[in-house]
Amino acid sequence: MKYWLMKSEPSDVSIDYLSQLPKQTIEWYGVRNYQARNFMRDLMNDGDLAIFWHSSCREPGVYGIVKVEGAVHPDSYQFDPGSKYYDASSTTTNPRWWCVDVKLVKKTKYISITELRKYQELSEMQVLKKGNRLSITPVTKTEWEFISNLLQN
DNA sequence: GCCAACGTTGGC
DNA sequence: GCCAACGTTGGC
Repeated sequence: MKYWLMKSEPSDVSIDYLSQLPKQTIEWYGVRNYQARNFMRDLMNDGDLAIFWHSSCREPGVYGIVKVEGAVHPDSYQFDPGSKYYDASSTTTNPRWWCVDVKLVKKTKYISITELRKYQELSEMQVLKKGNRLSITPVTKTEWEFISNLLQN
């Protein structure tokens, strides 16, 4: 099993929105970056765990834990001409954008990006690095366990 | 709202 | 295949 961090803009999909969905499960639509797509398409597996992160907001940071549910599939929004994620050059026979579904495992206490930056143990964490823009990044087992401990305190 | 960082586009 | 221009991301 692998560990990930997945960013979401709370004005789009927030942790509270996710927790109010009937199955607390959502398609991780809208990723239009090849590296992030490849993580989902090629490396994610059913049962992988991810940190749910709010970005582009007043209080960026950790808000919960989610789990990958089922298999990777084409992002449905790429075929919807009314969506801002529509991609006219993608076809159903050869889709360009892929994604997974994630299910909420639990809402956690909030840990701010400012706090996370204080820990030497997390100094190599992708999301904390200068210039980081990737919306999906791998998290090491060590980082995962360190953050799990923070969440228990 | 600023702006550094970085990905993508497209002319050559 | 280089690289300048452009667009987007996202913390602050």
